[in-house]
Amino acid sequence: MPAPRKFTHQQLQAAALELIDQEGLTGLTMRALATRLGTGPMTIYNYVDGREGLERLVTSAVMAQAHWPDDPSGDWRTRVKAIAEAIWRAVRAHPNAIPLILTARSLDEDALVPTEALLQALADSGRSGADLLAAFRVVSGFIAGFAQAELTGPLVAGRDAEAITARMADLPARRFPRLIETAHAATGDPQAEFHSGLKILLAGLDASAPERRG
Amino acid sequence: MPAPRKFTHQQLQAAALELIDQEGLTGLTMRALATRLGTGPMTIYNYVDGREGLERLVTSAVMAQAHWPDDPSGDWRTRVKAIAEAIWRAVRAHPNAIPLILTARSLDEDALVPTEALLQALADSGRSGADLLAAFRVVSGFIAGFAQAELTGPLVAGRDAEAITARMADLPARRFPRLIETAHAATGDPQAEFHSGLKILLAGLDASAPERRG
DNA sequence: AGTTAAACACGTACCTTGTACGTAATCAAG
DNA sequence: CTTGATTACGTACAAGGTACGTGTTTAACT
Repeated sequence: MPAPRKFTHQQLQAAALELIDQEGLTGLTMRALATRLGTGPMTIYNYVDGREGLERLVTSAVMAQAHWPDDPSGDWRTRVKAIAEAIWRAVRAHPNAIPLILTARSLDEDALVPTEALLQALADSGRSGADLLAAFRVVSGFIAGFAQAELTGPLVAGRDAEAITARMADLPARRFPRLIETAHAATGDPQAEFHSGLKILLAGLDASAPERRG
Repeated sequence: MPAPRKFTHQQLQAAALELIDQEGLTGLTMRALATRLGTGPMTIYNYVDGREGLERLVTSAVMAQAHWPDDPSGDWRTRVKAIAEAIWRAVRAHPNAIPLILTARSLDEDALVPTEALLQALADSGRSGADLLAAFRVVSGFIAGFAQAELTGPLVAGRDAEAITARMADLPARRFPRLIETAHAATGDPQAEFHSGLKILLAGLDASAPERRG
């Protein structure tokens, strides 16, 4: 009894991501997306539960692009690192979508695969229950927060870096010496910064792992 | 030659935060804010550079509420912990504003005070340059990401917790065992979770501190 | 083959929001 | 009192989300 669907979810996801990549988050509009798909605005509502649903769809699309060499028998540290890097890579491939990923909760199975893998790897460090949850929040919060801070924090590396660093130089040097000093260090590549951060994090996970204590 | 200003920035900030706290982020509207202040919509534009400027103002208001016992002579670990907790408390006092805080960059001096303090404390661990930046990003990213994940991540403690946990139980248990298992651990108080996370982080900062190596 | 019911496509129209523009009101200095 | 600059704010427009209604497609049934 159904009529054939004109589009697939993947088509919507691809079109939405293209819009976001090209025109920024404000470019993602029901109307714009519909136009890009060659249909009317209301058609989108047959595939998605309003604007919020669309945002969840985009989040899923990004998270689903996280791929890593899966080796369940390897060391948990190596695996946590691999998964974290994979998520970070996926997120960073669509910087304009980051606010969405931080904000829109997706319970899509695709989006939960990396989450489950991260939990599993952390569990292999001997954690469970509340300890496991804390460790998970540290890693996932770090990834999301790091990716976003790199774009809109006070210490920036990307585009606009000069403008912002210049405005930081206008701050009273007596009150903000470290900020002014560190602003110049933010010119390196984000990949290296992420690795340094992840290293600190893994050191902490290792030092406080139950596996280690017993 | 000027005409007297009808409002102060603090009045705007207070009114905006009340709106956000009471009606959520979508409740923050130029019109709603103006009405609350008893004036016309366009008056706001005399105090703020459009919608973006308003968001920056809110971000500053929240960050400026971070207070902690300042003891420059104390151990850097203790100080990092105190500052991180203070920021987290300030952020958590207005959960609806968190997406804004993550997204809107503020170069306001008020908003940069906690940042400078955190940088200073981390610098006292012997770090500088890129190392210092990495450490800073880890901590600040963790705070922001943690606060947000607690609200919109797949593992949730607050309101809607039952509904979401229930939907997680519908996931295929074979593919998402850890997720389902951990969903029940997310019922504890966020304060404790944050402490656990921060502990892991500090262990990592300590283990990889240059101060420690020489 | 014709009928039917359910699902889908999508045009129209309304409400809300951000904000450009224009005008009136307010004050300090001359 | 006039002047000049600044602020207050009403009006109006453009853009976006989406409720509603209508037409269309398809598979099953008669």
